[in-house]
Parts: sequence; structure tokens; C-alpha cells
Amino acid sequence: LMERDADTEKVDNAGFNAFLIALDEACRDEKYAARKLAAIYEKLSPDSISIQVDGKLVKLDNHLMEFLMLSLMMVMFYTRLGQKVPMDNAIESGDFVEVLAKFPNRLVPDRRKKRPYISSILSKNEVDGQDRYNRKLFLRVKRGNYIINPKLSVRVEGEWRKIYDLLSPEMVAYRFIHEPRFNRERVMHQINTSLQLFRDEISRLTK
DNA sequence: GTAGAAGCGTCGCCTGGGTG
DNA sequence: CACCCAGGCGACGCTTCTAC
Repeated sequence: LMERDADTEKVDNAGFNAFLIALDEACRDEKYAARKLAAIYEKLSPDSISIQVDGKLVKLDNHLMEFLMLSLMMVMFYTRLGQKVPMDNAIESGDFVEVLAKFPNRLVPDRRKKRPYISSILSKNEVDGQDRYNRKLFLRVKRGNYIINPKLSVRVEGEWRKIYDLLSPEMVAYRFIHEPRFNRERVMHQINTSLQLFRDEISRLTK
């Protein structure tokens, strides 16, 4: 497709461009992460992500850990986050550790796979953090638990989009909800209730 | 195990002096 | 005056450390 000049910046219904789709696949399939991701990553990874927070324009170059972690946060929105919301949890450093462990070292060096490092990036870029280079990418919902800052906008296909307008809160957890083990009605009801609370909270925080 | 400050090392930019 | 280069300096990414 790339040889035929496919536009790699186009996004699907989930808000994913080709690069994020590849990351998503890598998060769910170890073999893909180990064998295929590196080559595809180099081809599809954009030079940077442009974001806007509090009226400030920030460019995240692709060599930054923040670039990778924001991308992974987007990817984990539908899968890992979806599973954690019903338990009142969000994305934790451990999620990054698990996912990154499968990534080849030449893509992500060992130092970037360690828990304390990941944790320090999350905390450094927390909305209310005081660090000099805080890019306000994440919102801490409770100790060690983060989501993407709802006030953040991303430049996609040439337009500024609020992050939770790009990602679809309606589709949170859509993947695992359709697994057979969740088909019992009472469980589904509980899960759907907490997912709805989460969506309401997101829409409140976005304003 | 997390939060976040402090420390450390690298890199690129700026500047001033030397050279032709 | 143009050019080069070394040294200084600040910005920044990453690591380390301490308190919790």
C-alpha cells in the first residue's frame, strides 16, 4: 500500500492511523511484536505528534519516550483501559512494562522498559506536576493510575481534535465485552454501568 | 511500588578569537 | 570580511535517590 502512495495519516473509526494499528497489534500479539513490529514501526512512525494543551502547542518528536507512551496510551484505551474501568482502575506503569517487554530492544532499549523509568515519565507529565518539562499528557485518576489528559488535543489529518473526540469513549472495552465469558446478563449490566460512569466522567473532564 | 526532586551526561547553539 | 573551531553554557533526557 505504501508503494502505491497510501496515506498513512488517515485514521479509522477508533481514531487510529496505520502506526497505531500496528502498535495495537503488537500489544495483543507477542509474535507480531517480536518479529514484525520493528520493520513496520520504522516505516509508519510519524516524525512527531503535535498536541495542544492549555493553549500551548507541543511537538513530541518520535525519539522521545513521551511520544511512544502517548501512542501506547491511545492504543490501550480500548483494550487494557476498558478492562480496568469496571474495577475502578486505569493504566498503570505495569501495563507499559508488560507491553514493552515484548518489543525488540533496538526499538525500545532496556532502560526504557524499566518500571521506575516509566513511572517517572508518567508522573513528570501529569497535569498537575511541577517538572520543568512537563507536557501535561496524563491525568492521574488515583495513585499510580493514569488516563490521557482529557484537555489534550491532537493534530490529525490536518485538524485539531480533542483526544476523546478522536478516540471513542462509546467504544471503550468493545473488544473484550464481546468475549463469550462476559455474556452473562448480570455481569454485563455491572460492567456497562461502570463504563457509562467512566464515559460521563470523561465528558465532564473534557469541558 | 510511586512521586518527584536532584544529579548527571550529552548535545547543540552561541560567541569570541584566530587565520587567510 | 568570511570562515573555522574551541570553549562555555543552557536545554534536555535519563538516572538515581529519598520519602512515603
